[in-house]
Amino acid sequence: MSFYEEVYALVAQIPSGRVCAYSDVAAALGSPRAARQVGFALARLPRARADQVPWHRVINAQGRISGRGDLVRADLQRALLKREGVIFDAHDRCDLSNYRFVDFRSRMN
DNA sequence: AGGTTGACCATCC
DNA sequence: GGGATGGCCAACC
Repeated sequence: MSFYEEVYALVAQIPSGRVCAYSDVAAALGSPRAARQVGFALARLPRARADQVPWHRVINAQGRISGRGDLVRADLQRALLKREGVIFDAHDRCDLSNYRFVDFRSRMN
């Protein structure tokens, strides 16, 4: 299983209304410093799989939606999270201490 | 095989 | 607190 596929498998575990940081996913994979690769993996997620992999629930360590790349994507991401009940403050930040999901099933066989 | 490319992060002014 | 910097590592030429 490639690194990208492992990223997708972990992100698929994040429940609605919760978020996690790129670095959290990387840590759960056993590569705590591969946060950038997690971001890149999600950027290359095939559209056909977007309904199985909740890519929008992964944000940065500051609790913000990444503004890199496509701004259209960022708007969609914000809308999807709002629909799930994730609240962003006046600085476009959400409270990670409330929403952060870390309880990944440690690994699939 | 080496250089480039990032939806990142911690650290330092 | 915000910008700059350097490190990071898998994928893709």
